[in-house]
Amino acid sequence: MIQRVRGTRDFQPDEMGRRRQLEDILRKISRDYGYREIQTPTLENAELFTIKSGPGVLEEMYSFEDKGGRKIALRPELTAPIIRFYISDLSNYPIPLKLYCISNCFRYEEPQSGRYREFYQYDVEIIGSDAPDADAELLLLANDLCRRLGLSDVRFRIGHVGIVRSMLDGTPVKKEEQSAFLRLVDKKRMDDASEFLKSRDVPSKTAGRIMEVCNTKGDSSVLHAIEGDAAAYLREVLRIAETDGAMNLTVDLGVVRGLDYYTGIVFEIDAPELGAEKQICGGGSYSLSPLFGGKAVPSTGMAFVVDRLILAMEKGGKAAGKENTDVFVLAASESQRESMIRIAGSLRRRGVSAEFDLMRRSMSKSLKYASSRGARYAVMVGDREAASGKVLLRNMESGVQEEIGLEDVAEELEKRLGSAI
RNA sequence: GCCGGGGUGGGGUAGCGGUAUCCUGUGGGACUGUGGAUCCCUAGACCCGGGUUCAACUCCCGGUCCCGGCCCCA
Repeated sequence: MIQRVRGTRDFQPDEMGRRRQLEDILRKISRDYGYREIQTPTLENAELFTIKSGPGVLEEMYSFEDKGGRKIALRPELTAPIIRFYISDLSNYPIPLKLYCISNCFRYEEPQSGRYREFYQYDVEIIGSDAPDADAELLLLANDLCRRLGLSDVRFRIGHVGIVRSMLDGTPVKKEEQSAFLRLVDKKRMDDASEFLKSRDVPSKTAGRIMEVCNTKGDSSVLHAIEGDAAAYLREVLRIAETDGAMNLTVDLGVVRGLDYYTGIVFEIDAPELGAEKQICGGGSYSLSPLFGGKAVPSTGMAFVVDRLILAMEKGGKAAGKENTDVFVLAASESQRESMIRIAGSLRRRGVSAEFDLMRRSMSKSLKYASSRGARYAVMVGDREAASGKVLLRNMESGVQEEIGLEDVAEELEKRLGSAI
């Protein structure tokens, strides 16, 4: 037997139905906020990702040489491809350009709970705005999304890379060393971070103040004590985001991200019930375009892991129904099969999903199958009824049956199923 | 890459150094024009490789995949 590739999944019909329902919600909310869907290739030049994240990511990507010797990678994320696309073809769109994308991504990592080698991201980007309103809108959308999905326990943690960076600017720590410090803070290695400052001859008073800020956590009031443009900007983002309802939001200035392209706010969303892989979303504002050879353009975006949203929904007890067929049509005799096919056809043309018997099975077996398919009605076409131009209509839930005109059955079912939905 | 726990029909399970139990599901039948009840029949499994042994599904080793965790998480 040939096995699945490690870390990949097959989705059975019921599961696929659930995933599609979630995607429908994602597309709906994106449209509600005025974002437009795009799609980029599964394959990209590996360079796109090594430029963004460093050569180290090659270790964690599916990459290979194609027959022309080009270095190719299966995309490990969606932001870099979107910005590449923006630079090549979308830069003349009116700004703000609001885009989203739901696609599979690939990472060569050890699979564990909520982590697969092929996974799905929902990525939202706002390109062209450097105002706090853009960052705030992402939070509004994310919060709204969690509510629509029925996720009761989600926690937003938000910071701003500029706050600590501007404090470092006044110290002997060189610009290019700042990221190394931020990486330590991001990984919560506070002792190492503190040691780092000491080793760079940062005065202990200043270093103490920096570490204090890195450990700052709480509601938006913790920002009052912090000076500078970055803190003011973050305050403004929070003010805008909270004008339309509450969100479970914590200011955590230890959320910083050590990568150079982050320019402003940075945030993460956790669903604690997911355990080790609890982060369902990460986002922030960044400047990637120049790295890829484009003009500098302010951008902010976020990416949800679709697979973890599904897990979180399931833990929250939100189950989705399976996809059923509305009507099953069967023939009681060989001579009625053509009539059966025509009835199914007229139902389908009216938008009523209908199946007919493909096995030439007995009525008993066909009804059993109809039942397993969750059909609400069965239409039975038999010689006795056909003689007077009728068919038997059976309500599969109640078992109630009635004769109904052959010509009227499709319209009647459309009416009944339409009003019941 | 590392650590721990696992792998028996499609799904869920029992079991033992002498090739396997039950439930459910599948297909057919009782049902000759009526489903989800019942009964009967049929098909269907010990992850792969090596070792120990007269004999391995069982014990040992390696691999692989799954589950969970570490590292990482763009």
